[in-house]
Amino acid sequence: MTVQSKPRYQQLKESIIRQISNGELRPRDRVPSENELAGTAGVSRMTANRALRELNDEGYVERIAGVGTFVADFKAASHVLEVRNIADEIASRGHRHSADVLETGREAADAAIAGLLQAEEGEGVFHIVVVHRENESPIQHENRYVLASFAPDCLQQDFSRITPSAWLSAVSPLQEARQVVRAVMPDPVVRDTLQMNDGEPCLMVKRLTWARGRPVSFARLYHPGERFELTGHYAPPGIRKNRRHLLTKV
Amino acid sequence: MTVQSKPRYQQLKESIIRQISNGELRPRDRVPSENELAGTAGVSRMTANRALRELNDEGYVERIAGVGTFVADFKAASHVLEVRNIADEIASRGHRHSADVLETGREAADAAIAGLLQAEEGEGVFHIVVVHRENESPIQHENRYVLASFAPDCLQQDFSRITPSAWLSAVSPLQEARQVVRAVMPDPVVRDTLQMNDGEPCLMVKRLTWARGRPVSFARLYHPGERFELTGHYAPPGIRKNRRHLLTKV
DNA sequence: TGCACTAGCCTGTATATACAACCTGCGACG
DNA sequence: CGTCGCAGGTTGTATATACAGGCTAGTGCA
Repeated sequence: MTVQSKPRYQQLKESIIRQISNGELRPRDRVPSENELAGTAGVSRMTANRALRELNDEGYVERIAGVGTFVADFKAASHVLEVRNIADEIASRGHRHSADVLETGREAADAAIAGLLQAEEGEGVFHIVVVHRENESPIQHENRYVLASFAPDCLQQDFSRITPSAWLSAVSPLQEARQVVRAVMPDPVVRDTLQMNDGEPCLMVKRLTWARGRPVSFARLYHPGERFELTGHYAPPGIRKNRRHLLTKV
Repeated sequence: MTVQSKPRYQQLKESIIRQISNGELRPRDRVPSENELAGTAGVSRMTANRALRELNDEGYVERIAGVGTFVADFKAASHVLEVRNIADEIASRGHRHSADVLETGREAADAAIAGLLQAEEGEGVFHIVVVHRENESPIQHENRYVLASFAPDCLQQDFSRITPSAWLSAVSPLQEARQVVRAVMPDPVVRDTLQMNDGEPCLMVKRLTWARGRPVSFARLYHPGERFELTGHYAPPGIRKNRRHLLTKV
């Protein structure tokens, strides 16, 4: 019996989510069809349909009538995360993104970083500092720590071409994020890097992201107050969101 | 025929949403049961079930097994809006909220406000300025305009007891919100009101809210940078959110 | 070779049916 | 008079079945 009081469609969903988050099913992979699931899981097609339909509503998978069900591409997973990649944001404004890597290296986590990442003090972390520009104008100073064990080949990446955030979500789908937004005065280094005026405040975002069930990266993002704003749009669901078409062709 | 290619469960949902947003169904009202809907709408119970289940997932209604389906109380509608009332936020930190009304009155909308509210220039708007305190410490300077035709009895309210935002959503469920967050330096009036230090930046939120299908209120919210932060938490759905129990007893 | 068509799979929806679990109110029983 | 239990309504889930419509690959015909 195993006293699984959970409904079967829910068990099915969780099983598929598990396969996605541990990498058995990777973005754009095909998910078994309703009939296959019905057969292997021993449920009716309607139950499999409900599981897959809800996974679709929640953004985990993308369904195409007549074709099949595919793991959603989490790279642009604004649906699940509502946290957009700065490069995408700039691109969506029709502008050009560029980035300079100011610093990369491996460090031992100090107490503060270890605490945030739920790691031991002294554990290896990569430290990356990147400045992002929108049409040559610096718009974000990114100061990021990444758990070394999560992404060992981190330092081989060219973060002037792919943003750390986009690369991280390509390594493993990001599951969760916490962020805090504050208005602060920048320290001189950040101020100069962002070419800010004296007395101009910064919008600072501190963001901690989870993957594979644990925090894997922490970032402080500084933006010049006069050239940057965070926008939010809250609409009731139900009127189907325009979902980006993530899958080009399988 | 009316060429309604929309699925019937979707038509049902939209019909109920319409009844909620035009006031036919008010918060805590009972929504017809699945069997009643099946009868009146001429669909099967499963179809009615899907409509009500999705409305529940989307936060429009609250369902209680064995009892019935009820229109959700939008007053605390953080689910739909993700925009929390400052008083609730303070209360959830276990602190005490108080507010002082600095200014109330009726004005003719200038071009800027009229444009934002999609109204004619010169149309009547209420102008409210309130400062909110958390444990006596001023934490938000709210500068709000409300379309007079939306809420004629606006000036009768005591906004030191109920926040304008909470009152507005009690008048009519808020449907949509757009907000922009920026870091700015406060003007002297705001700085003094918020008892801020010289050179301390503000976190400014500009928020435009919709109800009954149109923008009804615009607010500029200033917060002291050193004493305020906006937090966000993005988790994948599917693991059911802890829905506040909105209905005490019917 | 090239094109049209179709078989076959897929999702999307709709229905009837069934049973479980939950809640309320009422009536019977002590 | 109080309390237990049950009847009946409600949601929640599961299944079998059916049909519509989208998409693809491959067959077969010109």
